[in-house]
Amino acid sequence: MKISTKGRYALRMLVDLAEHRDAGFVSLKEIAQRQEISRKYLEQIIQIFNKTDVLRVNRGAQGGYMLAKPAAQYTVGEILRMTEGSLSPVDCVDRVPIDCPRSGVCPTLPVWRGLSKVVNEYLDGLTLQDLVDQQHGADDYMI
Amino acid sequence: MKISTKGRYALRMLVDLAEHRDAGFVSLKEIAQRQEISRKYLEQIIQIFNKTDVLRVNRGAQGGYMLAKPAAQYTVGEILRMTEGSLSPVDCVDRVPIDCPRSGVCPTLPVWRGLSKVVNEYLDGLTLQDLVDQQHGADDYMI
DNA sequence: TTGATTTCCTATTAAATCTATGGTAATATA
DNA sequence: TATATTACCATAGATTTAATAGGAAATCAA
Repeated sequence: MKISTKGRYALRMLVDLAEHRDAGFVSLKEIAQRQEISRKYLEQIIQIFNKTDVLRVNRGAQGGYMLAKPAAQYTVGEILRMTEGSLSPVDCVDRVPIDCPRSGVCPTLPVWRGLSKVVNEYLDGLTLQDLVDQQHGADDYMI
Repeated sequence: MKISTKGRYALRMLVDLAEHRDAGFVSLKEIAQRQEISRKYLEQIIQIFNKTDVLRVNRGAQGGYMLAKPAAQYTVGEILRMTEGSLSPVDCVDRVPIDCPRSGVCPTLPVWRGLSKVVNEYLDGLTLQDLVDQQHGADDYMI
């Protein structure tokens, strides 16, 4: 029941980009230094967002990444779903219709459905901007 | 962000034991057949509960397991915490005081704290008895 | 006491996931 | 154009998880 390093690092990268949106394109070298994460690993992770409208990219010297949209338009939920594949606690709840032959008699299925709902709703209620704001002031606003 | 097979199978075993509490000791052979899970794998998983007050055990012929307490006294949360180790989405929120040198400036920490709270509270609100009841009637009571 | 049953213990294999590394292509600047 | 910088791509090694397997110890019943 852990969020993988892929998801955790991706989120930290995007928050970093949100915090430095004024600075134009930000290189992974800078992010890796600030976040103390291997640049090479970040390179792999950020590819997840490549053919999407999440980031703008520039290659070459002075290149880097920047958020394509304002930070308030990214929810933590959507970012983590992109990196983790899905946020549901078991695979079977993602398939509609459910193809498991036991689904009709499975007493645990409603648990996983309920948990999935609770998790997704919580994370969809938070945006990158929320995280940035909370970092720069505003105590205990999140929990 | 998945519950491991260990946790899923453990929960199904305990629900099975809850459903058959009248029948006295229930062997893993029976549970494995009903649940369509390898008996050998169940053997390993159920050991997690061995030196606890969760189960009563009898070895040998006609032996097996039974719940030590009424099903209403087990929450899904406590069962899954025993099998998964912890239900928090990242390790760092389990350590008090937090030993990560970045915790003071980590914008994602509040997310993980909040998510951990939401997950644990949801799962602690469900008991084995709830799952049994819901299975034998009472539609849509859980979600 | 014998045989069947069942839990208990340990080792091994297979698969998936996580992390690190080396090299290639593109771009800006001097 | 030359050089430094940076994103991009593919692969390899390490770790964790999932599942299988063999056999020892305990217990019941005939």
